[in-house]
Amino acid sequence: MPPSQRRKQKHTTNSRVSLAMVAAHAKVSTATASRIINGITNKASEQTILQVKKTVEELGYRPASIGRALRCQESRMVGVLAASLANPTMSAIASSIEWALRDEGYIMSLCDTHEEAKIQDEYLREMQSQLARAVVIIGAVQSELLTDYRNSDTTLLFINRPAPDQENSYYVGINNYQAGVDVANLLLQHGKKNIGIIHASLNFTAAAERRRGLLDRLSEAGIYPDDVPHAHIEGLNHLEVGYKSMQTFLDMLKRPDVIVCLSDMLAYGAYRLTQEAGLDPIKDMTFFGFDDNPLNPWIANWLNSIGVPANLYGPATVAALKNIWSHSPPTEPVYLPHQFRLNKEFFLLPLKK
Amino acid sequence: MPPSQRRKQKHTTNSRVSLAMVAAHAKVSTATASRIINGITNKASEQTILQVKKTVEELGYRPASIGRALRCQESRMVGVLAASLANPTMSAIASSIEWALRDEGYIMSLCDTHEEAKIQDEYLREMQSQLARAVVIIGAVQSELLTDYRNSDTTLLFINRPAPDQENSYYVGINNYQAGVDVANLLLQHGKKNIGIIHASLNFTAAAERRRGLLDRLSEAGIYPDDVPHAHIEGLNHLEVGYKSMQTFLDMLKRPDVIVCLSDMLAYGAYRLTQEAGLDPIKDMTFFGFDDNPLNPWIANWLNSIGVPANLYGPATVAALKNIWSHSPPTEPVYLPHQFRLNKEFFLLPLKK
DNA sequence: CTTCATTAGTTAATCGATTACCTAAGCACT
DNA sequence: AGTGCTTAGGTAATCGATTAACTAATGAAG
Repeated sequence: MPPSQRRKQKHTTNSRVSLAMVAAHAKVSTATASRIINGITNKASEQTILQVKKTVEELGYRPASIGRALRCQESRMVGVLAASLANPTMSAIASSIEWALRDEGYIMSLCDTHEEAKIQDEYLREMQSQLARAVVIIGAVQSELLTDYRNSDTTLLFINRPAPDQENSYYVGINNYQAGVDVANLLLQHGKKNIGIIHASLNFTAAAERRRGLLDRLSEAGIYPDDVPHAHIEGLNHLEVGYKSMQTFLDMLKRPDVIVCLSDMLAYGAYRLTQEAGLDPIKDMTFFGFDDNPLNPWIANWLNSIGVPANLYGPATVAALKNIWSHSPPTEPVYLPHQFRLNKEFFLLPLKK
Repeated sequence: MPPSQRRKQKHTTNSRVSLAMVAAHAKVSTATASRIINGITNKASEQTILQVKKTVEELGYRPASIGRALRCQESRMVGVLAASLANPTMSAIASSIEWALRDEGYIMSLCDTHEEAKIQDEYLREMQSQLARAVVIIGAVQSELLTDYRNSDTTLLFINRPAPDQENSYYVGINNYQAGVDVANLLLQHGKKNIGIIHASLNFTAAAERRRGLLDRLSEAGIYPDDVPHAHIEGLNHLEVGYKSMQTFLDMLKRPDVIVCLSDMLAYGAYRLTQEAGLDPIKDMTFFGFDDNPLNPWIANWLNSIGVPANLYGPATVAALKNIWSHSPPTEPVYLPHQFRLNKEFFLLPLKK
C-alpha cells in the first residue's frame, strides 16, 4: 500500500486498541498508562500525563471492560431480569432503571425470563458468570438458584414482586398489601359492595398480597370472602386469563358492579370480552386494576388503577443498591408511594391515610 | 470451625469455582479439564473424562464467560439497543429476539437509547468493549459512532428502522415504503380520499419511507401531496406529539375522514384528544397506524394498523445474524410480511399484491 | 558523607479460560 | 534396534487491564 493511502493512522482503528498499544505509543509502561487513564496522577509527571492522554485521544482508545472486570472480579454491569417485557409496566420500569443506572455510570443488561423458572436460573447463572455488580429482578419467580444466590456475594434486589420465600431479601416497589387495602377503602367509601375479583396465579406474592389486603379490609366492613366472587383460569398470559375469566362474571345472574383485576393486563383482557359482549366498561360496571400501566391515560381511560409512576423506580432502585453496597443494608422493604388513577366517572376522593 | 460443620463441601460454593479448582480436584491439568468441558474428547481417556465431569458436577462449576471471552476475543452476548422500551412494539420485538437468541445459545443484553444519539453511542462503545458478538438496533438514530462501527468487525443489524445513511447495512423488518403504499391502496379501494397524516420527526427513515409510499400511491390516484393535510409538532414522545397534533385536524373546517398516523403511538395520542373532544374514533373518523402494537386487539380495537407480528422478529433476526456470520452476507434487506389488522367497521378486503 | 523520603516511574503477577506446542509411553513395521 | 504413528496428557503463552512490589534518581536533613 502506498504511504499516501495510510492517512494519519488515526481513524484506521478497525481492530481494537489495547492499553499496551497506548503505552507503546506514549513510550511508557502499561502500569503508568493504566494509572493515568484511571485518574491516579500522583505517580506520573505532568508531561507524561499529557503525553498519555494525547495518545489515548489519537488512537481512540477505550478500555476493554472485560479485562478490567476479569482483573477486578467485578464489572460495572447490573443485570436486570424482567418477567415479561411484553408487559408495558415492566418495560417502563426497566427503562426507568436504565436511566438511573447510567446516571451512576453503570450499564444495564436487561433480560426476559418469560415468567419461567428455568430461564430465570439460566440468566442468574449468566449474570454471575459475567460478574454482574448486582442483579435486579422485576417480577421474580420461585426457582432453584434463587435460594442459592442469596448466599453468594452478588447483590440481589427484588422489584415489585417480593422474593418468593420472603426472608431477608431486598425489596423496592409497591406495598401490595396496602394497595389492596386502599382499593377496598375507596370502594367502600363509594358504597360499592358488590365486588368481583379476577386473578391469575396466586403463587406470586404480589397477587396474593393484593388480594389479601383487599379481602382483609372488606371483611372489616362486613363483606366476607365468601361474598366476593372470584374468576380465574389457569395460564400465564394475563391478557388471555382476563379475557376468559371475565366470562364467569358475564354469565352470572347478578353480575358484580366492580371488577377488581389483580393486574392491569388482566383488566385489558376482561375489557376485550366486555366490548365483544356489547357492554360499556364505564357505565355498565367499574373496572379496577393494579400497576397503573403508563398507557392507561392514553388508551385505557375506562380503567381505574393503583400503582407507582414508572419513573420513580429508577432512582429508588439505584438508591437501594448504593445503600446495600455501602453501609449495613436496609432490611426493611422500600415502599414507593402508590397513587390512584381514576376515570372521570369515578369521584376523585382524597386517599385516606 | 469443627469438621462437622463443613458438610460435604458440596454446596458451600459461595465464592466462584474456577477451572483451576476443578482441575486440581480431578487431579488433571487445566488444559485437560478445559478440553473435556468443551467436549473435545480425543485428548483424554474415558476414565479421565468421567472423573472431570463428576468433579464439575460436585463443585457446581460454571465456566466464567468473561475469561473465555477475553481469551477468544468474542463472547456469546448479543447487544440489543432499543430506541424506547416504553414503546410496547419495541419491547415485544426485543422479547421475541431474546427467545430466538437464547435458543441458539446466545445471551441478549438489552439497552434503552431513549432515542438519543449520545446514549446510543455510549452503548455502542460499551458493546464493543464487552466484545459483543453482534449489535442489533431496534430503531437506530443517526450518531457519530454508527458510521465508525460499520468499518469495525462487529456485526451491526438494523431492525425496523433502516440505517440512517442506508448504504450496505443489514436490515430486518417491515418494508416501510411498501406498507405506506399498501395503506394507500386499501384506502383507495374503499373510496376514502380525504386523508390526513400525523407524523413526528421525518428524520427517521422509517417514518419518511412510510410517508413516501403513502403519498406516491395517492399521487398515482390523482391525490397530490398538497391535497393531503399534515399535522405535526416537534417532540420525541409520540404519545404527546399525536395528542397535540390531532388538535390541528379537530380545528379544521373540513376534517379528514381518515387519520393516518405514522406510528401507533401517535395514534394513541390522537385518540386521547379525540375522546376528550367527545368524538367517536370509529364512527366519526377512521384511524390508521403503523406497527400493529400487540396490545391493539385488546384495548385499542378502534385502530386499524399495519405491521409485522412481533414474534416473527426473533427467528428472522437470528437467521440474518447467522447468515452474516457464515457465508457471504446478504446485502438485500430482509422484509418481513406485514399484515393489516382492521377493526370490524372496516371491510376486510384481501390485500392486493 | 550517610541516611531517609519523595518522585517517577518499571516489572511482573494476577484474574479465568483456551490452545499451540511439547512429551512420554505404547505399539507396529521393517 | 530404529523409525514412525497414535494416544493421553502436561506446559506455558495468551487475551486486556490492574496493582503490589520494586528501582533509580534526586533532594533534604543530620
